[in-house]
Formats: sequence, C-alpha cells, structure tokens
Amino acid sequence: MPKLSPGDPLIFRVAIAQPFYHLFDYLAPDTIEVADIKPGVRVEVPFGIGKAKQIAFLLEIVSHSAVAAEKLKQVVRIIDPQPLLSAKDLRLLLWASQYYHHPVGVVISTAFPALLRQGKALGVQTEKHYTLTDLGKLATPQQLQRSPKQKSVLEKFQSHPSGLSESELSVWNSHWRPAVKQLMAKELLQTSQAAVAAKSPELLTKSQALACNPPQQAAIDAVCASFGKFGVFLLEGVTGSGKTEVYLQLIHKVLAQGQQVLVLVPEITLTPQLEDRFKQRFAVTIAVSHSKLTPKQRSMAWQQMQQGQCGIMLGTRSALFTPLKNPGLIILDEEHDASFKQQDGFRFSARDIAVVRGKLLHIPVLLGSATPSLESLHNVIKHRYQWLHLPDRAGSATAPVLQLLDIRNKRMFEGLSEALIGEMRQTLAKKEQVLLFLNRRGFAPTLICHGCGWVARCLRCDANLVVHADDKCLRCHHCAKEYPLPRRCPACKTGELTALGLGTERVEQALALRFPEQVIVRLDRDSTQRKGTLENYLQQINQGDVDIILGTQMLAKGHHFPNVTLVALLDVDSGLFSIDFHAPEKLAQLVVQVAGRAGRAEKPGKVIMQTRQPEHPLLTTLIQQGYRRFAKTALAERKAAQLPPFSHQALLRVESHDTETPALFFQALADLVQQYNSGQTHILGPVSAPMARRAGFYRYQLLFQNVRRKDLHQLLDKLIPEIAKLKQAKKLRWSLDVDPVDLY
DNA sequence: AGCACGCCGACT
DNA sequence: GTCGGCGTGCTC
Repeated sequence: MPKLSPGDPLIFRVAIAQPFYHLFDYLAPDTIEVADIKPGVRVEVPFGIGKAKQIAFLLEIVSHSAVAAEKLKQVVRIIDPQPLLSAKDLRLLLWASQYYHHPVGVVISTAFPALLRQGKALGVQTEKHYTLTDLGKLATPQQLQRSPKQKSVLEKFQSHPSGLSESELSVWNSHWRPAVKQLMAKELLQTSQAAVAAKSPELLTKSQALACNPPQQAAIDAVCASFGKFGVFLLEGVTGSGKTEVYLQLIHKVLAQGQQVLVLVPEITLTPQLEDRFKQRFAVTIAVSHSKLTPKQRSMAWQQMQQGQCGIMLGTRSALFTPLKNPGLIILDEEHDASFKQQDGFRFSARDIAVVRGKLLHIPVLLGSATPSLESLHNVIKHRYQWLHLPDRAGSATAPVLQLLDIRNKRMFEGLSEALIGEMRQTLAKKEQVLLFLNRRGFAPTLICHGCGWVARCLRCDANLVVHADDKCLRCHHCAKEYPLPRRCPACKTGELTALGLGTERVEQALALRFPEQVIVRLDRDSTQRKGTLENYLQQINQGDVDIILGTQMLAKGHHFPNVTLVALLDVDSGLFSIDFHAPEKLAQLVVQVAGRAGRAEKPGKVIMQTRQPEHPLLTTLIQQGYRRFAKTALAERKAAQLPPFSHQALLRVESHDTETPALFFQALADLVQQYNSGQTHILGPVSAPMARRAGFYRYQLLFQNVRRKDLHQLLDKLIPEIAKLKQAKKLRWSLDVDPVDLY
C-alpha cells in the first residue's frame, strides 16, 4: 500500500472478471471508510458504454493512476465488507494467473462459486441443514406473528410432532420467515464450530479406526510430522493397499486439531463411494462439491468451508480454490489422473496448484496413487516430495497375476480369443465375476463399403464415424454430431456396408451369443448416461447379480469389484502407437488401474492382456518388473529426449473456420517471437493439430519448449499480452496450455 | 467478452 | 437516399 496523504484521490485497481490482461483503475467510492477495505473484496464497477456493470476484484489501493483523471469512473459499490478469500489464497490466484498466463480476473473468479461470481452477497446457511424437529424446538410462534399459515403449522407441530400433512409440511418448508432462518443459522454456526474445534475424538468419530500395518503407520506419522508446515508426500500404494485408511486417520487428526481438510478426487463418479466412507467415519458435516450440484448447493458448501462450519471438503478440481478458514491438510487422490488438468479456458493443473497452495498455507500436501505420474516420481527423486510406500495389499488379499496373451494368428471371435473364452468359462464356473476392458464405445469404429471402399466420415471433423447399434446411428466422437445409419453405400449405391473393428456394443452382442446363460452388464458413457444408472449397475454387480462386466475407461477408476477374479484387456495394442509422448505412461497407468479391479477380498486375481506385440518393451517391462520399473525406464527415455519433466512446455492452440486467418496470425506471431525469444526457447511448428479439423474448425498448434522453465516463462510473459493485442488474433480462437498433458 | 462506430451493398 | 452487414477498436 502506498503512503496516502489527504487530498490525494484514492484509486481502486481492480481485476475485471473478463479476459483482460491488465487491471482497471476506478475512483474509490466516497461514502465508505476506505481504510477498512482490504484487497480481495468484490466490487461492482461501471464498465463500457451505458449503464453496463461488471463484478471485479479489488487488488490494490493506490494514489495515482496512469489513466487520465477524466476517464476514471467510480466504483458503484463494495460487495464484501471483508475479503472472502485470505491474503494467501489471493496470492495463490495471482501466481496461477501469471504461471498459466490467463487473465487475472477470470482466474480469481474461478475461486468463487457461480452465485458469488455474479455478485450475490454471502448468504446465511439455511434450509438443508434443518429438520422440522429442529425448527419446532427452536422457533417460537411470536417470531411468526406476521405469517399466520406458518404459525399455525408450527403450533400444530409443537403439540403433535408427527401429525403434519404433506401440504402443511410444504407450507412450512417453502415459506418460513427470515427471522427463523437467522435464528437457525446462528444455532448451526455455534454447534458446527464446536464440532470442528472439538479436541474430543468422540465428537468426530462414529466408528473405530482400522488397525494399521507398519507402512501405513509410517505414512501417517510422516505426514503428521509435517502438520503446520509445508511438505509434499507421494503416497504410492496399489489398489487395496489401504490408502484410504491413511487418508481417514490423517483427516481425523487434522479435525481433532480444529483444522480443515481439502480432499480432491478426479471425477464425480468417485465421490459417492468416498463420501460414504467419510460419512461412516466422521460425525462432522462433509461439504461436497462437483459439477452435478445446483449453484446454490455449491455455494453453500463453499461458504461452509469459508466460515469454518465444515471440517472436510470433498470435491473435484474445481474445488481446489475453496477457501479454508483453518487449513490443515490437502489430499489429492489418484494424482496421476489427467482430469486434474482443466482442458479448456483456464487450463490449470489442480495437482500442481495444490502443491503451491500447500506451500503458501504452510500445510502438508498428500498426493496418492497406485500409479504415480512421472512428474511426481521425478520430484521424489529430486527430493522435492517425500515418498511413502504401501507395498502390500492390506488384509490377506493377494496381488493379481498379470500375463500377456499372444493373439497373433489366433482365431478371434469378435475380439475374444479362444484362450480367453476358456479362462472366462473357468472363472464363471467358480461363480466368480469376469471383467472385460475395451476402451472404445459404440459398435464399431469404422463403417466401410465392401464394394467401393467408401468410409463414413464426419462432415465437420477429420475423423471416421462410429457405428452405434443401440441407437441405430453413426456418431462422431469428436464433435458429438449424429448421422442416420445409411442402408446402402452413399457412394456406389450397390456395395455392402461393413462395420469394421470393435466397440463395447459389439463385444456385448458377442458375449450374449457365447454366454447366453450369464448376466452381462456393459458400462460405458452410452449405457450409463441416465442419472443413477451407474450406481444401479455397480450395486447389481456387487450383489453378485452380474457375471460378466464389460466396459471402457470408467471401469478403471476407483470402483471396487470384490468378486471379480479375472480381468481381461481385449486390445492393448491400440495404446502402443500414439504420437503423444505421454501415451506409454497413460497406457501403463490404465493397465495397472484396470488390473487393480481384480483379486480384492480373499480371492486371487488374474489379469490377461490380449496383444499382437507380446515382446513390446513397454508391456514386458510392466508385466515382469512392475509399474515402478516401467516408470524408471520411461523417465530415462524422457530425459534422453529432453522431454518433460526434464524440460518445460507450453502449447499455443489456434482454431479458425478457415486456413488463411491462422496463416496471417502465425506470421504476425513469428515477428513477436523473434523480438522476444532471447532465452533460446525451442519453437516447434506451427503445425496442423493431429486432427486437423474438428467441429468445423481448422486447428493448428505451436509448441514452446525450454529446459529452463524461467526462460520459457520470461518469453511467455512478454509474448502472451502482445498476442492478445494482435488484430490477427481477434479473428480466430487461440489459447495457451502451460504444461500440456494432451498434445491434441 | 460486449458494444458502438464505421464504411460498403440491396431496399423504400 | 437509408438499413444493416460485420471488421475494428475500446472498455479504467
């Protein structure tokens, strides 16, 4: 803050929640005692022409502006009396804005739930947490003098607690008086704060903690030793090794100190299971945040953490910036998972920012995975992260046996070799379950004319259309456009149309023929689209009502199938030949994660991978020596090729309806690069994206790479604001992806 | 991102 | 003569 002398104008320097790379200056409102206003508060400002308004974030109060005095407008109002974000969290957001070269106002606004982003005032906690019983006890008829209907309902309830009709209940629930709400909110605040701050473990825990094995205990002790100070821990443990128990016991300790825990998981489908385990274990309220909640619910969860009414926040990457009144620990589960990287707009890595947040907040960060990312393993080697290992499966469960099944020259029945079918029969005969993995949904990935070779292509993308038998259509998996299924070849009108290749629908049909007596369930995005379907299927599977489970990627993530003893990956070969250098890592993680679904409980599991490349080093290393050895080899290859994490990348993507605009853009960009690239950053491209056209857009990309992160960022610091100013840039869509994980 | 200003084609 | 197309530039 500058020295402010009387007479100087007071200038509010604010970040507008719009894509601007600079701040805007406003005159401070004259009605307010400005000395009490702290950076981080939301303000409303006039912006642009007419009476247009914007929500903005106050970042600085200064006495001079470079903008001409007559151009300065005045702040309309200050929304928050106090900043809703701590100074440290604000610093984190400013850092993230710089690091990802994303407009600062947009970045700050991602820390707020939608309602608060729109300028809504911080609300009082209300309805959801009150039962009628609570109200009946707390409210008095006097509070309801001016609402005769509710008053009569309350009186009736207080005399006959169980005698209310549905309609009376709804009168009560939908129209109670604000005075009662306030009373309730105060009451809730007191009780939940007491619960969080309680040192007494009985208040927190409902059930007994499980006994820990020595590695689990060592992991817990190591993280505990870092309470109150920064440290990053990589908890590596195979499925079933008891990672969750480590989380639970650490959370317990943090709660007992009156502090809060932020738990991040990759996907919404994982939250119900984890949420249930948390709820079984802890008596405190657990805030949950993911995209399937209503804006009001999300806002409520956010506020509960912000005000310290809630001890645990469980959420996806968008919950990363949730303010914590009393932060104690950040846990990020399945840290290798690519969904921690946002893939549009503000392309941040929740994992990487979580580490920085832990550093700023002086708290430990715990990253967990059965298949850690190469980046995190590299950080362990560099002693930046502390490695915690859970080598065994907890209890008596044994690790599954992985084996390659050479299918070269073998007769195949819709993707299933005879050897695999034999294994399946044996497993099913023992009344155990089989899980088949194929990472391709639909019936077949290609529709080809047997007469003339015509292939069904998407009109808007450079991609083949996928045959969907269930919905009797062709679908583009890149732009989601649907086409009718042609009866005859549109090109030669005579040729026979053939579905080429395998998708889950096709395998499902084949299984129904080959295993008519067995119950088969298919789990992919198409079969689980309706809400609750996945949960239903999972329940059926775990009740033992299902014999064969067939599915895509979604099977690899977190779900437990205790009775599955045979897992088969129908086609690993398609993962072996990608141009993206991340592909081997992703494939290895997928294989190990899918394998982890088998052999839980007391039954040994078997994992079969069908391949035509049984000597492929990736597969043999992984199978004979395990994931860690694979990772070591893969890291050595990255080092030799100077790829991340041994160098640093940023990818500039460009999309346009035509091809000329990008050409002009890259010409203008080349001049800028020449001017600013003093740190010898390698510039690769511009080239067409691997899929040159998608949803009607021509796509290009330019890769920046430098062994020295500082030099890369020095270039980007100068370059990105200049790109934003280019007139050639305004005619197309462009975005920068720092540390890209997906080079498409 | 919005929104207005501005300079060229088809209408009363 | 004007209505409106969207290219260009600005927003403190």
